[in-house]
Amino acid sequence: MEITKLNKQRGRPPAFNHEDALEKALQVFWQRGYEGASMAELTEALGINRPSIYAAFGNKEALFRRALSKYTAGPVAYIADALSAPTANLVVEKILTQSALFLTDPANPSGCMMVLGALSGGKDSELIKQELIAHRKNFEEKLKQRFELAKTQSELAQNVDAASLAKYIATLHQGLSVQAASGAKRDELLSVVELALKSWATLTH
Amino acid sequence: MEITKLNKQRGRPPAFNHEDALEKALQVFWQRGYEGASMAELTEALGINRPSIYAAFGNKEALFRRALSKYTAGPVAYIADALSAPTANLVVEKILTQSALFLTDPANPSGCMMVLGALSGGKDSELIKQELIAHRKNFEEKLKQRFELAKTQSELAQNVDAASLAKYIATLHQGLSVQAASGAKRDELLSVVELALKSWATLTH
DNA sequence: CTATTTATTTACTAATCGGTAAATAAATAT
DNA sequence: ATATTTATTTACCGATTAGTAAATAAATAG
Repeated sequence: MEITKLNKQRGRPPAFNHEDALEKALQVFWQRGYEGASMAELTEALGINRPSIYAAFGNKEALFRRALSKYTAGPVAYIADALSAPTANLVVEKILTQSALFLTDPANPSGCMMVLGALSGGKDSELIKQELIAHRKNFEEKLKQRFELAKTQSELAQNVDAASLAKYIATLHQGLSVQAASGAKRDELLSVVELALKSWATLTH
Repeated sequence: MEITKLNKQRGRPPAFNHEDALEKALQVFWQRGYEGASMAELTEALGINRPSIYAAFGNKEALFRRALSKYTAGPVAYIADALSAPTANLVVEKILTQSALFLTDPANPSGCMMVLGALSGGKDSELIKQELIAHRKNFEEKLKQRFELAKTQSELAQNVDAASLAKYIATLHQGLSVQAASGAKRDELLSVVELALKSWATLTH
């Protein structure tokens, strides 16, 4: 009885599901970027009135951060998965191949929101821009740590620089995002990845 | 006498040099992107009143295109120069190495305006976005043609795909732009380029 | 001098930007 | 039934957006 009491909410029940709304906001931010997505377009996409968005999420910046969290936990979860592959070679292969597929998935806007979200912009988008930079840096750092581990396991030679290697893979990944956002086809990205993987062995020892 | 007559201009002489103004506009667009650069900021940077900008260049979109032309003819001329190097190997080496230097030149905003200008944005920036895509495509096309030439000269093996190879280099170049815009240092980009060049030979035969 | 031409400055516009105050509706608590 | 709580809707806010109309200034032409 007490449990059902606690479950009952006092006021008027919300008319929309927050997670569904975030999913729609994510799509808009993903396609338009932080600055390019107007509250008018977001309001229309979410199908709810503007004050309800502000009541639920705060402001545009907070809404973007929430959408970004959903992006990290959902569409981009394949990155964390790939990073846990058993060998560094497999990590690289999975990241690049799955990225080529993900970045050209017809169900999503083309390209990675971490790159397209706010590469440049006015002063108002500076904080978001820095946040996205930090996320990309974090990805690169995890790659670096994985490569350092591979060195201790003698999968990578001692003379390879894990930091440079990580930045090289991150650079390729970000380039693939630009390519996808420019309309590159899935097959084209896959052949770029094929070349990168073909030459990868040269860099590991 | 008739020549001096023709040289004299009828009305009030312009109070500013158009090329100087374009150079300042270029810096603003380069740093902020098309959408992120407001006419207010442009006006302040150019040091002239807004109606004079409109009288001289048309509108914001035309001003961006003029600034982009200046960018192509000036800062980015090293690309056309690199493309005319005697061998494909040298072309790639020059493009990647000089890009690492150019993209981190402290005299300029970090990154390439062709990438940062309008990767995403609202509906108003769609035309500019497409224009930048076309420019990047054009760069890639010239690379492809250069690689096809190298195949006829047996510098590249017959079984290499010039189109994929060109897209691979373009992808690296665009990734370097994202890295530079994210604060990557010159040495870091140079070590990424070093890895790309080290593995390049694997892809040429 | 006066007329003409061109460029400037001042002052302004309509539309859109992100954000909110106030009223209302729908639930539970007593 | 009445009070309280929460979420909604309606109507609005000041600031900023790109862009301009109208007046003025500075040159040449006659």
